[in-house]
Amino acid sequence: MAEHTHPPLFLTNTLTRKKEEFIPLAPPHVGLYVCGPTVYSDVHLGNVRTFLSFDTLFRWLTYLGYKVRYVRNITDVGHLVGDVDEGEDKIAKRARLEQLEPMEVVQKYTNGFHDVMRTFNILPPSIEPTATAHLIEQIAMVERIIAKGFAYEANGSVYFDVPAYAQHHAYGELSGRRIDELVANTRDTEGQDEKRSPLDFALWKRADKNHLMHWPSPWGEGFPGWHLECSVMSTKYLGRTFDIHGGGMDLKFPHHECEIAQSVAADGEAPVRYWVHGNMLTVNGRKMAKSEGNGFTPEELITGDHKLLDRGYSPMTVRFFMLQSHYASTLDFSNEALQAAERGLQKLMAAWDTLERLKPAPPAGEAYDVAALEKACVAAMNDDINTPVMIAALFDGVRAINSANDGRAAFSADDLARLRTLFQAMVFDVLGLKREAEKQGDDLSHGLMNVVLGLRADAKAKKDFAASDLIRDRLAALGITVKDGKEGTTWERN
RNA sequence: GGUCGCGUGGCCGAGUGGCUAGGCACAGCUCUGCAAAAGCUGCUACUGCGGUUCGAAUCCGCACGCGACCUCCA
Repeated sequence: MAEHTHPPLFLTNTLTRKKEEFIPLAPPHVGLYVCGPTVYSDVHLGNVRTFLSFDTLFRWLTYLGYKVRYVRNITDVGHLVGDVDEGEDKIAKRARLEQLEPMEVVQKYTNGFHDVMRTFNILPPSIEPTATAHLIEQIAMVERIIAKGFAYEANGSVYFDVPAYAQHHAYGELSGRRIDELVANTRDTEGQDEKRSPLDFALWKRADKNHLMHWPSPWGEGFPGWHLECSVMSTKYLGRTFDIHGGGMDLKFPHHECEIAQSVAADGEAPVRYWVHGNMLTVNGRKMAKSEGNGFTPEELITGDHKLLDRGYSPMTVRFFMLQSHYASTLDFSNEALQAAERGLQKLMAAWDTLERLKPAPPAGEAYDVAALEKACVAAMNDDINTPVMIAALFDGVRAINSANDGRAAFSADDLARLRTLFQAMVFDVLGLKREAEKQGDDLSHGLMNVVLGLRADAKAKKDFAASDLIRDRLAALGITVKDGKEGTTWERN
């Protein structure tokens, strides 16, 4: 845990497509930026996966002892709709539909987003800046880019001059694109006439009369281009060059490519040292996306009220399900997989309960190697945040715990303490899992259960199994499972 | 069409030159008055065809299948 003593962390850097040792610019500080949501509608499960992936990275960096400044923005400006430049602002469109003020829409879905993050135990970032609060900085950045000769104004809009930039810098290095190929593949869309090249992208857009969200600028009333805010807010809070920038795969091009170009054009420095991209959640092999209509909201997932869902799944089941795959792989959603995750999580949590009540005993035979388990967990996480492998290691510990509970093995007091610390750290702090229901109950229910189970124990002692089974069945009907163990009877709420 | 990636047992999903991941499901056994839980055992896979190698799921080539991005998208 202490810095300098942990083995190195490796992350897959999209820039090089290799696993690289992560070396922060200014340890023990680490700057992490993640592209946040656009708040014009409910987040769907795919969004949750990305934010969960970077939540795990954030938690792991913190575990390693780094002081992380985690910045995740809220896009509340609203960008163009469809593939036509003269489209309607997304947020404005939504506002008209719902008869709401644009900022009311923003507030509503921002609140909803925060609720969802809390539901899945995704930690809040250190700073959550909004695009609308950084218009001055965005305008200033556009001016710097113009001054450097990499942007031009046309009819109240400002465009980034990609060909001019590409003469001096590597445009497309992140996503592996080549300028000539990009040109060949450009679609003919309307509203391109203001651009000198079809590759050019908007830094600032003139607002037409229907556009609700607009601000004054040196080029007239308008709004910022959709790549700009991330460049501005990441470098404002983390520095012109910072450690890690994360986001979903689908943002690699053009969004992240444009971010690099803007920062280099404006300030002459590559903004990001490690680009990390999370992969998509799929349904029947296809990307879950708003535009596909194959996504569902977290609420639907929990209630099970959706045609894709057999039934509801708890937030922690979903979290565990997602953590059982690597962040850089696609993960296919299915009811079967969710149900498997549910059982697995149950087993893991039950083992934690057992671990808490386990008493030390002189180990008969070979002692379980807690140090090796700890090493395996750390190694897995340091290997590009390999949560599935870490979880596999944890289940090795689960078996040891259950064996000890059955009296087949034992832990020394030291090992027991160490194992508890390890499970606490990995299960709760790093994986971010948590108790979903009060399994143990309060003092009153504890007392009541002691009375009831005491009566049942008496019945059993008299071999009055009809009575003891009746008690067990009645409790089961209340959702309480009774388990007769070697050390007496335990119970838990389902 | 271009760029990138993927194809692993009944399901999900790691691994990525030799050392059977793990979870779920299934079967048998142990424990138990019975159950539940747990433990043990079994099920041993890598799309196809070539090639490199002492040895390939892992590297190379080809084929087939699938996906992502190229347009707002996490």
